[in-house]
Amino acid sequence: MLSGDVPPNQTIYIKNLNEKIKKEELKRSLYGLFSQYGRILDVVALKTPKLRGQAWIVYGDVTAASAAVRQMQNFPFYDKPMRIQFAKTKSDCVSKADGTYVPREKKKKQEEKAERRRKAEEATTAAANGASAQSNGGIPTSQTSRQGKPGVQEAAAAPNNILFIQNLPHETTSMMLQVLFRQYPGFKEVRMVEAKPGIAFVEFGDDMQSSIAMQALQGFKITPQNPMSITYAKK
DNA sequence: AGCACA
Repeated sequence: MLSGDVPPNQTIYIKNLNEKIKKEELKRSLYGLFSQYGRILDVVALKTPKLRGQAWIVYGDVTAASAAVRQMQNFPFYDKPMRIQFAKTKSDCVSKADGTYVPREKKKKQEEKAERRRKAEEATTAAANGASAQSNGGIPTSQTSRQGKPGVQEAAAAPNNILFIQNLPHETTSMMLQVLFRQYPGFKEVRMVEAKPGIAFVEFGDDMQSSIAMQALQGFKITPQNPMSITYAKK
């Protein structure tokens, strides 16, 4: 098997990420860049010593994940080539969706021990304080946004200096798009097709520059009903 | 190099 000997999975595992990038920015950028290959259910990135420089992107299906693994392999992201494989295990958010999720019990022994100790501590503290049970922060932070991609499932494209924009309101003019895209380095021009409202092509100097703009403007809403869908144009 | 979900 090519991608690191791991069988296909709807989640991809990325390593060799630039560790200087802050977690939130990293997740946003990954989301922007990778959502072109399909619906993303979740992006996971941790900055713990063991896990920094890595991320998981959970797709709605393996087809999207496979396209992402192939097309974005070694793509320079924050100046470092991404190494992409399929994830080794199923993501929690997938198990939760298909009902097979079991709260993680069987972890590595140390963690388990640490957790047990922590729980015990919690209990004693609570008892000492006579405090009522406090739920441990069930903060639903999963960025489960989706992106209405119109039309049929297209073959995902490889990086290209030209971007393909879809789902624009029909009133969109090239001037409007120019205002949005020219703030990113390498911007060359916007092209619209009179006969085909709702789409546009935006050209940059190179793949890197187009990717940065894509990542930044992915899902941008000109109207609330029109999150932009940005992909690389087909060669 | 490193495969998690706080």
